[in-house]
Amino acid sequence: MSRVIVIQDDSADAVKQAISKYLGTALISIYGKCSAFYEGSASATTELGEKLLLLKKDKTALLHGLQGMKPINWQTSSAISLKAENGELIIRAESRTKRGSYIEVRFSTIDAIIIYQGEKTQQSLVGSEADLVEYLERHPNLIMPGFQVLSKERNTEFGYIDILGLDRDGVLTIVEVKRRTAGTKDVQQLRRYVEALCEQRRESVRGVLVAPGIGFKALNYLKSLGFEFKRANLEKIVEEMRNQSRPNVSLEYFMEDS
Amino acid sequence: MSRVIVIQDDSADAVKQAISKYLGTALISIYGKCSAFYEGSASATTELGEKLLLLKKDKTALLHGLQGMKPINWQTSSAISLKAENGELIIRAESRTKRGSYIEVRFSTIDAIIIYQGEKTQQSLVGSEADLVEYLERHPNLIMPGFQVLSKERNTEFGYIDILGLDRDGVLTIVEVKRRTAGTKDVQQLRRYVEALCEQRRESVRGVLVAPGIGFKALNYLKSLGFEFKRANLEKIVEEMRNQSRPNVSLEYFMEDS
DNA sequence: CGGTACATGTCGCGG
DNA sequence: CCGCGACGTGTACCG
Repeated sequence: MSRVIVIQDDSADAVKQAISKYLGTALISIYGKCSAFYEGSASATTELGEKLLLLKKDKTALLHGLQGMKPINWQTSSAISLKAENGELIIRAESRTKRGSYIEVRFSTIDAIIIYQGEKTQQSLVGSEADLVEYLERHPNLIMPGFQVLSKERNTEFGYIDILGLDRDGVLTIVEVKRRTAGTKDVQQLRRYVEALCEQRRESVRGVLVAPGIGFKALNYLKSLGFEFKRANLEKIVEEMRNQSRPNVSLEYFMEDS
Repeated sequence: MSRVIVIQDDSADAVKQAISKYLGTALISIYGKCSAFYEGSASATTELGEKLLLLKKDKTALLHGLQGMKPINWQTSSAISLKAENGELIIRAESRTKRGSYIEVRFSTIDAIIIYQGEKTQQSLVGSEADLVEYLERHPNLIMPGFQVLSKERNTEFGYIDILGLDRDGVLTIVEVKRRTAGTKDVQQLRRYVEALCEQRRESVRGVLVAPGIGFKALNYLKSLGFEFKRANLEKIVEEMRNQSRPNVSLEYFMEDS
């Protein structure tokens, strides 16, 4: 049995029946000229033109244009209803969670329908911020020599602190980890945690930002607050993590001073 | 002439030729069983399974699974290369901007190819933050009675201030507008502007956050800084904007105190 | 090309 | 279900 069904040159009503039959059990792709309307958090209209409407197995609706990464319109986890009217096929995808949010796609011409059956596949990703935090917790010396991790709990009462620990002199230290070049907002995040903890513990708290890079303004801001920046060679760490091997090179290989 | 070409039951090599022919001029959809690999900011692998690879006219590559809103893998504005090897079709989309970033999709089975030709269509959207700022500038009393807008320029030397003005007592006031429930990062953004302006002008500056809602932590943080929150009924404002009508109801209809 | 902020963000986690 | 923060965020705008 083939996993794919192709429908061409059929009436809007016949197409409606076919879609209805497979809705929720297969990926349905509708190629045709359509206009669309969205109403929800904002409000948008799209002119008549060639587009591709994907109705996924979980009833996510994606209206893609012929260019660009983002869909023109979309609706996640929706209730989908179909209507054939004056030879036009109207598809309405209504949000199950947000009331009043929906997209309506009106096909004046349908060029092809593809029904595609298959299973969900797994995906594994390495190199997220969580991965980095975990890696740094296993290798605290990478943050600074003599660093001791106190808490890997992230959800403290002040906020989601990445790593809390003590420096070699026993000074409380908050480490904020970023996998991207850090900006001012990241410095401010660190600042909020440091200020809150400082106030609670009534002792001085060190703030360290670990990232593959830092913007100019952000670095100035960081320095004005008395915090420190520690450059992390992210690529090498990700590579290490993917290779599943313990670091057998110098610890300093991964970290550089700003 | 039809806008759509359907290819089924063809060899990997023949398929490669067809894709090659239309690459960059049409939306190419490839339905089949494939595995994928991504390398770039992070690193990811995807198991063999039924997927849909979209190659758009601008050479954006999107690998969609049968569920979910986001693609499994993607590459925007890519250089796409094709290879037929042992009956498998291998498609590699390499980033033009970020060196070393690419996805590689390896099709073991191809169930269907759709070549779809068409033009880009226009889209209009109402209800963005910029729309809200503009609306509030036209109706400054909605922010607070007697409020006077000084500057609608966003890119000041301190940062991208939404609205700068004077309250009824002539006190300098920075208004930060959000179209979504405000969080701590939004309070921080406001804080940064207020502190910078405060320092420059050597006078007290009021900070006001206008949003349809605010998180608990964010509200505490805001209050601790001495800023104010003003709830805005976004839906009604968007509705007003879409109707293009002047508000003929009480101004307070749209705004509520926190 | 980098800095900055928005987005119908989406997604996942934890209370 | 909401709050909160990361994301391979993408995208636009501005210097």
